[in-house]
Amino acid sequence: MALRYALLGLLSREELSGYDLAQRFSQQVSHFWEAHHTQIYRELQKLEEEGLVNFHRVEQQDRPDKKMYELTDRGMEQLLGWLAETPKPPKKMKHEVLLRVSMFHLIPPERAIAFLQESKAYHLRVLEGMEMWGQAYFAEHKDEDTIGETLTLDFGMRFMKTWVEWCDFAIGMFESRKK
Amino acid sequence: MALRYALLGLLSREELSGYDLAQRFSQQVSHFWEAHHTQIYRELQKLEEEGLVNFHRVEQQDRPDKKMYELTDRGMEQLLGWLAETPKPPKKMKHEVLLRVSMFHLIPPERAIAFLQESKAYHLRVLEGMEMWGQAYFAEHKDEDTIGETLTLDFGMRFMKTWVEWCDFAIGMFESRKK
DNA sequence: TCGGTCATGTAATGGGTTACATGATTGA
DNA sequence: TCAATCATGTAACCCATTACATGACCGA
Repeated sequence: MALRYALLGLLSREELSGYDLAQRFSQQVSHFWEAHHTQIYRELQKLEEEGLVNFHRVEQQDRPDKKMYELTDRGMEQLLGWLAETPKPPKKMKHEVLLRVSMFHLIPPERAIAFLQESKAYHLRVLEGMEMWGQAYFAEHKDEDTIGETLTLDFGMRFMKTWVEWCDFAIGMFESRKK
Repeated sequence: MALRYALLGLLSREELSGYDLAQRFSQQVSHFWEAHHTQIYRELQKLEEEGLVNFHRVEQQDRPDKKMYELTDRGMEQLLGWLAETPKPPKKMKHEVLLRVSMFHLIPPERAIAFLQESKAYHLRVLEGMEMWGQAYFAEHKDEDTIGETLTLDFGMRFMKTWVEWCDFAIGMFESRKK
């Protein structure tokens, strides 16, 4: 059910095509949600059937035509209704890296260390990407209310830093074991 | 595919029933994975059909009978094979609280602050629960290799602390806006 | 000519949740 | 008497991923 509200939320700011929405999901929304384009197109169809969004076809030359979606009054109502609900306790994480870590007693420490170093490097790269995205985004949206983006990006960056610190801690534990 | 390896991993230490496995998922495994009992029972059936686990029925008085599952050699092989694979980049988070935060421009700041305070309190309670679980668990498993549990619990606790700190930061931002 | 961007989708499969079902024992 | 613990499962549904499909333009 959450994907539909993510879509309605993005549409509450501006008209967007399915393609645009998919772009958003691979950029600012990516810090806390993800969705494939296939899922987005299907959900948009449902939202349209339920009267929560409308679309109009825009013809373009040199490019495929597109469908621009906009929120209806009923869509806005539903979105605000959802926002007013008391949320259920958050889902537990499903983190495959941690799942592997939980089985580190089965592999030699050198392999565990190599694995953790790779994971650390990966998360550092993601952190860097977030910083760059943030600089570009906030420069471009200087005059708008970007509190949501500020806060979610900030959390994403804190998460990455926490991960990197934890990797160092874990590597340290395995290093001291090797001796 | 990951659930099956979580099950094989737990069975690599000891024989367990489906019920036992479900218990594990609501305790130590819960910091990084979750699974309903319905899913566990179904997956165990599949694993048995594929010859990765065996079970034998244990009759009990005063309690329902149970099926104890143990890893086969092929099961261990598959588990080690999976551990040796290079993992794909981790999935993005899906965090409903952050999804709501991303739409905070649609609600009044007082509501946002109340929401964040509740979330903070919730995560503090979870953190406390983790600390207590850790103390009990490590006291009980003093003589075993608990590096996996140590590291995954440590990450879980770091995550909770990061969340709490971020809540304070976010509340601060809204407080300064109210003026 | 190859990969990337723009733009839309269907179909099959896989994974996860919820509802339903049973039934004995134990402690509040 | 009511809820919790122990113990197992089926069925329906919902949500998400992967594979497949099309097709034009643009820059390296």
